[in-house]
Amino acid sequence: MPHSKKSLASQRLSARIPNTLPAYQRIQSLIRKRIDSGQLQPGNCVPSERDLARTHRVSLMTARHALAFLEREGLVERRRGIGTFVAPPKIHFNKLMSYTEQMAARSLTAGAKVLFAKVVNNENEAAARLSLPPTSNLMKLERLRHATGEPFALETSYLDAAEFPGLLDAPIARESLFAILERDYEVELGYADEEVDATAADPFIADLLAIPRRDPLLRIRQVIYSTKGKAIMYALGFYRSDRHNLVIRRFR
Amino acid sequence: MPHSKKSLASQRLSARIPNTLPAYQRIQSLIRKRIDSGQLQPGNCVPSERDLARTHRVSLMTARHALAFLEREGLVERRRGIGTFVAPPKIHFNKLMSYTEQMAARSLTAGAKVLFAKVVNNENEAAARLSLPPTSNLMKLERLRHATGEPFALETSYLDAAEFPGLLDAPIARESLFAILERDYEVELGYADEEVDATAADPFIADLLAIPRRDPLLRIRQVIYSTKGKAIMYALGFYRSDRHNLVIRRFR
DNA sequence: TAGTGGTCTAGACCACAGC
DNA sequence: CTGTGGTCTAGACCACTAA
Repeated sequence: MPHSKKSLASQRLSARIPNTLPAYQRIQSLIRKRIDSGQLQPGNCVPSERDLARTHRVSLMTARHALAFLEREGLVERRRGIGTFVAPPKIHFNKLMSYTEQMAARSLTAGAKVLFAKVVNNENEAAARLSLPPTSNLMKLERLRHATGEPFALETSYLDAAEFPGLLDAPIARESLFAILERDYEVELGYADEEVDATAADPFIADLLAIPRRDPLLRIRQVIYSTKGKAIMYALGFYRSDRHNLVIRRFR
Repeated sequence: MPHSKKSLASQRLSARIPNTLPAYQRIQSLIRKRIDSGQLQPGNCVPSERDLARTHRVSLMTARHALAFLEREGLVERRRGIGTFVAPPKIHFNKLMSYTEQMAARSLTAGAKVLFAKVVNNENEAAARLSLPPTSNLMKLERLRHATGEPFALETSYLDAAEFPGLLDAPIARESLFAILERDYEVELGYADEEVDATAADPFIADLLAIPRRDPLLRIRQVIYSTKGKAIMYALGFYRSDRHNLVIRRFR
């Protein structure tokens, strides 16, 4: 083969200066933008593999790769013999979100009253959940969540004190803990494993949440991991059952 | 190009008689078998793209396709510059399983006592969850789940009576409803959307589950869809909180 | 029949990891 | 350096759908 791929590749590279991104990712982001901007509505058809290959000057396989990834993300649906279409509403199932973010997603603003914020070293269960020695120094942060003046939930969070110096001085009452971790500590949150069960309100929690004793509560224990699989935070939450329900999607 | 791909393809086809499966799927299933049989342990390395291409007489892209799919399923991990490895334990998060299957996964056998099994036409909420008209004929199946002699949960399931004739005559007390649907009615179960909250046991349920009134219960409403997105079944379950906890994984 | 997505080839160059 | 996965080419044939 005379004029090798190399010449073609370097030709394209020299033509596009600020672009080290793979071609299929560029194509994806263009389509994503058209969807986000509303230019492409759910149900509308996305350019076919062959169209994309032609207009972006790439091979079929590359255009195909771009669409395959978008389909995997649930952004588009592909139908053999018909075409590729923008997928419907795009509801976020099984998304890891902070309480603040979840409220925001429902157009509510969540406040938080800090009940406790100190370093402790005698919480061995929390330490174990974080894969730390039993008497490790842990940041313990207890917050009462409320919205529209009503108390909604009690959340207690634990983090390795050695990993997040100064965290207790951050504006934890106002801002999302997730946002602080991601912005100020450059943590890449990856996923969380959660255990959910039901429990009855003990007198202490009942008082805080302004509900009768023994009322049912949703209890969620959550270990949050970084993208690299390191345990970042353990959170134990009690949620008023009349104000919360968990929505999840399971796959076969 | 003289000897077209066609000749190559038909050559391979004639050599392998019982095989209409795409090459990349054959490669996948071979690797899967080696993992399932324990021949490949977690951490072991899987043959490289180039190895697979050579031994299976396919191109690199095809071998690559096979590995990419296995990675997406979480069966293997790929590390650039190093190789492809069998992924660790393989815990099933967010997997849609019947109660029977969940118990089996914990090496327990679940029994079920059928409390009610008839066609009804006045359950408009259930009909709505199944996207059917309010007074549709629905199969209603109420079962008390138990294990080791103890009652564990109360589950009520609804299905479109028109879609599953004869279902009420199946061995619903012994066998998994999922198994019956998949085997006898050739339904391809796809996913389920679930709403989880906590509630207090009313006198009726408390009696059935042999727990004090007002004890907390986990309540799960579940709409199960086929792979094509059609609502197949609506299930409402109450689970003793001292015997159940839900495990889920969320991603950022 | 024309157009779509699904599979596949026989290579190529790149970035990266380990020796 | 070699070997790995990641990206990419310039086509091909197939199965499917709709006009």
